[in-house]
Amino acid sequence: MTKAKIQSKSGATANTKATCKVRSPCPIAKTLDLLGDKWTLLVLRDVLVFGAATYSEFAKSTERIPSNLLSDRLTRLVSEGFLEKQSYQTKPPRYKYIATTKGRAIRPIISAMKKFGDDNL
Amino acid sequence: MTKAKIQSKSGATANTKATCKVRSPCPIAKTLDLLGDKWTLLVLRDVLVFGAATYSEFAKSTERIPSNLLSDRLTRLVSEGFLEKQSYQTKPPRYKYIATTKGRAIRPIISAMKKFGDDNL
DNA sequence: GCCACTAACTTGCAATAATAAAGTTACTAC
DNA sequence: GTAGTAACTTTATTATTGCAAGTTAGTGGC
Repeated sequence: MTKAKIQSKSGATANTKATCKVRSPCPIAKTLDLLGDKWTLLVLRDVLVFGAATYSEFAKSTERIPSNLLSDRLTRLVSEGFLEKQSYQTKPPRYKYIATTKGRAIRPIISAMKKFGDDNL
Repeated sequence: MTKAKIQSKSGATANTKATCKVRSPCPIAKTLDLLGDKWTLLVLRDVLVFGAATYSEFAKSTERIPSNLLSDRLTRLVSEGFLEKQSYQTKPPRYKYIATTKGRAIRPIISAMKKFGDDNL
């Protein structure tokens, strides 16, 4: 060991917003509390539309999400039940993220956004 | 005039993000560039679902948007063609914001979010 | 005329989140 | 043992948000 810096695995970085705050009982507001930012839905798009599964596949996506935000959004999507993290290989440790039933349920939102964008932007 | 502080009408506050930046040609990403934050779609929801029209009606909404953000989002939605600002009375100056055709086009997105929220949250 | 009140905003500032760039860990292949 | 890749972290800087208070323009009461 050249550096001796074991350090806790759970060290969260700057981007760990309080996902527990509920603004209102409105289903639209509750949905926005989970997905209402610039990156979360793009990660879900990569999974559901483009078939991305690994960290590096998300990172290669055209919008170039910063690596710490990708890490944060993946962690969040897993903890909220949209994605599941699976280890598919241990000997280099490799992971893939797959959509859960709840994750696939946002597909209509993405479709609606795609149609809006195609028609109006 | 008790204070003599005319000051320019165009003084933009802190919240004036660069709405011109285009991350990618993807219609979903372009839609998120416009609507991808916690408040913009709620303002549009207030217009399209709850029939809100005036500044104070938006401000009274259950999620309690800060007034500077409401001001910023209304300005932005008007400048991007989602809403139109109409003066309906001059003698107290009063305004109402109404959805344009483009504004009404985001209705399917809101409906999809409502359904997702009702089914999953 | 003066005071209270409402609508529609602005301004200032601390707190929070986003961005960019560099660093880390755990391997494989040459 | 040097280079390279995947999957992350860390640090430092910049931008956005949230809150409180202030402003402008006008109405109604006394």
